[in-house]
Amino acid sequence: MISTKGRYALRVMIDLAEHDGEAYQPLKDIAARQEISKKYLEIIVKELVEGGLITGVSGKGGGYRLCRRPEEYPVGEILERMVGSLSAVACLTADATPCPKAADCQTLPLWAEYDRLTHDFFYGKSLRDLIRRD
Amino acid sequence: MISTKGRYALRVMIDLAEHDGEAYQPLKDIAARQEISKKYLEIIVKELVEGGLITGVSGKGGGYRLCRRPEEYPVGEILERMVGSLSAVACLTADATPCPKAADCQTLPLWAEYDRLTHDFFYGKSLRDLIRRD
DNA sequence: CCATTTACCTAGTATGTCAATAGGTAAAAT
DNA sequence: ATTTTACCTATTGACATACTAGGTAAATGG
Repeated sequence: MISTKGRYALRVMIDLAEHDGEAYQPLKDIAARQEISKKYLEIIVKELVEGGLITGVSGKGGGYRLCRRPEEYPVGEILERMVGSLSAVACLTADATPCPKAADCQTLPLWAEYDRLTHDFFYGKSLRDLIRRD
Repeated sequence: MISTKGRYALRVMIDLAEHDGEAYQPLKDIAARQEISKKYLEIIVKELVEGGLITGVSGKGGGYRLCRRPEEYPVGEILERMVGSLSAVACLTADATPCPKAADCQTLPLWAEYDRLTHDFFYGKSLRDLIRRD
């Protein structure tokens, strides 16, 4: 399940994409528009900044903005950054200790195939595809 | 993420499918073959019985067995029974309270599309497809 | 009938993650 | 200098997960 953190992060990114090219967006405004607690969003945008997905600037006139064009953000990258891994099972996570039974595991191929499907789906969509067109 | 419970349940089902047509399989044997705690498996098979997926018989010579042919078990049905829902987000779960913002949610279509993909993938595979062919 | 083997039942527990809050400090502009 | 903003550290409550413990009921074989 995609956690609230992942979903909120995506909404923040969409919000920023819709204000692409404009001034820095203060978190207060984003929180108000998205109706999400600003305090909680702080945690989220922090990770987005650390992941090199957005830029933050302090002080008056500051806020956040994208550092690429919307079409250059695969949705998968955003989610992966927030939830750690899009993998359906722990044994296929990047930091997983290799399973000794992997060689004759009867379910592993299933999970692997599903993971590919998931990866292709979320990396096949960009922020641009999610923006509201008025 | 598919929980341990879901993954173990699938392995139990595969195990039973591989002994389809044979005697009832005692949980002790299944646990030994799968190298999973018998105590924990009790919880899992209980739900499988309640879900009408397998049959259990007490006493000597008892154990568990499938109550359909392997090809009649969609993997999705097994997982859904164990993890509650295959949905990626809470708002698309069957028992979710309807979201007032659903109508103009910019991410909902994405999750819905992913859910369809997931559903089709796991319901498109049966237990038969996972059995080891010697 | 009795002992054994099995399923089935109720309860508890440790651990961890999630979602969120609280209360600050640093940076930048007017 | 004051305001506005990002940024930092810590803590909390709730919940789910992954188990374990210790029984009772049912069915069979001897």
